[in-house]
Amino acid sequence: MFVDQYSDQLFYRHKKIEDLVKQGVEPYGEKYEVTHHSQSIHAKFTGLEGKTVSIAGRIMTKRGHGKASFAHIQDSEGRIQLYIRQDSVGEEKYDLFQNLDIGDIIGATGEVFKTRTAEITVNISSFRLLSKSLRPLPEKWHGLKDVELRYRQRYLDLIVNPEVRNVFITRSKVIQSIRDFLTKADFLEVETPVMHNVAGGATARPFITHHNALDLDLYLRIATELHLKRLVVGGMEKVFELGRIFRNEGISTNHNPEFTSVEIYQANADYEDMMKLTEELVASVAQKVLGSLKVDYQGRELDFSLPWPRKDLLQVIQEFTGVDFSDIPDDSGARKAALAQGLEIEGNEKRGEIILTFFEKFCEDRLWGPVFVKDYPVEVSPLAQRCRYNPQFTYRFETFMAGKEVANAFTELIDPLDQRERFEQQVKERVAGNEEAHMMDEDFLTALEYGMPPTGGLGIGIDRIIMVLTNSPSIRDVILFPTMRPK
RNA sequence: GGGCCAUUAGCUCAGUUGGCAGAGCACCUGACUUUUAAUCAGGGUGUCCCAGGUUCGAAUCCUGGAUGGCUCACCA
Repeated sequence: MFVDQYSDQLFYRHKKIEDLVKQGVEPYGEKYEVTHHSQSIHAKFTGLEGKTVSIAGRIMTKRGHGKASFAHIQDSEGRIQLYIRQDSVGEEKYDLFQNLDIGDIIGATGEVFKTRTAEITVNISSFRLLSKSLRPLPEKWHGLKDVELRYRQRYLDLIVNPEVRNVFITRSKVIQSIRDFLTKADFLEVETPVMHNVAGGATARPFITHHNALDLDLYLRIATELHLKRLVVGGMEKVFELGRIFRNEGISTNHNPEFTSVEIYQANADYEDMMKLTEELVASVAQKVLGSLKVDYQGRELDFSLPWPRKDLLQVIQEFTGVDFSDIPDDSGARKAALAQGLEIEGNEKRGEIILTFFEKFCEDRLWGPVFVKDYPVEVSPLAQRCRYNPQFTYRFETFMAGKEVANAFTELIDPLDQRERFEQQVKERVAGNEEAHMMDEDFLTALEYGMPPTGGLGIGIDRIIMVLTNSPSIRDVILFPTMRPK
């Protein structure tokens, strides 16, 4: 038998299963015909009082009083109290009930009533064990706090920490709400490949996998951008894709190797239209899901009321650092400015790269927002159209909330000749050792060469938006199973 | 990858100057027919994260390692 290697609690529960089987009780039974759930019984008590209901759930608390007992069971809606008396179920069934453990799943039928302490309760006339639990649940009062266990055994977190369930319910509603908004605005939801021959559309290191039959290395996508643009070339004027993307990078409170994005493309639009779309989409989602345009994030208010401010990137940098890059026209001047601010310099950085570094180091995490920061250097925006007022910058914006980048959008670069030059520049950087630089994508260039209409494109980091909307400090709090090193 | 911190019973946590391993919940035995952190009587169930070292003696001190958290770096 098992005995020795089990702790006492595991031992007793395994022994209970043997005893149950001896008594002819199935420890893992058939489905129970459920007529009600816990919260609906609470909500509709007036109509249900004295009526018979059938419910099923996990035993969370148990209080025996000799020949009568109380227990709470938990189902998908919450908890409800059960009351069971020996004289209403019989001695044999009552003994069985007394031997049940916290964590066991049961189905029960009985009349709804209110105890003398006014708790809505089901007075059980019959019940059946549906699933025997072999391991003790975390403690009822403090719940499960160990974050490692919470992430590795999320099911336990969900069972004992009710607020966790609410975060993921909100997550589901946010995603549903985004989908509804876009669908109602006549965007077509599409699915493009997750496995790519060329990993493009973002500056990031990809995961590599292998297809055996083709004997071919493939990349997990780092963005959905380049395939969605091919669809715009193909005449799909308004498309979006909501899905998982993968980046082989560090893990932090704002980064998980796999995360969810929505990318949206609209022909005959530009990045100004994408700004409007972003703010309207997020405000609409907040209003629908939370019922408010104002949310508390980590003790500070975020207000999604329209319109959100638009600020030039250079203007933001000047505000935070006093450095005005419009007065610094060349690479060497930019490097001097970087040195003056204490940044480390290799000596071959371009002006645009230094501008972005200034922004990321000195500004980004101080932008409470929501705010649009617009017009990024061409060197760090290889897929965005150049500004007409200055070809060193592009029609690109990023959206910030609580110091986090939550969206990135451009007036898309549709000129295949310029796009080829940008890719070539990226390939040079790749050769020089920048693993995040773009690869050449001839197939995408071919598509552009057929002609792509002027298009606005937008990508939103769903997980980060959900962090803000659920007041979660870590991205792991909004991803059910965050990436963990195996134990 | 660097720095700081954490790891003790199923869970939440104490553990003093280096001197027999502790509490609450959970669990086991018994009592109790409207309780609700039920109550009452009794019971401690352990690879103190792992491996070395110092010491008469290590949960405690030292070295190395593992996992996690925060943070910096990296990373749009």
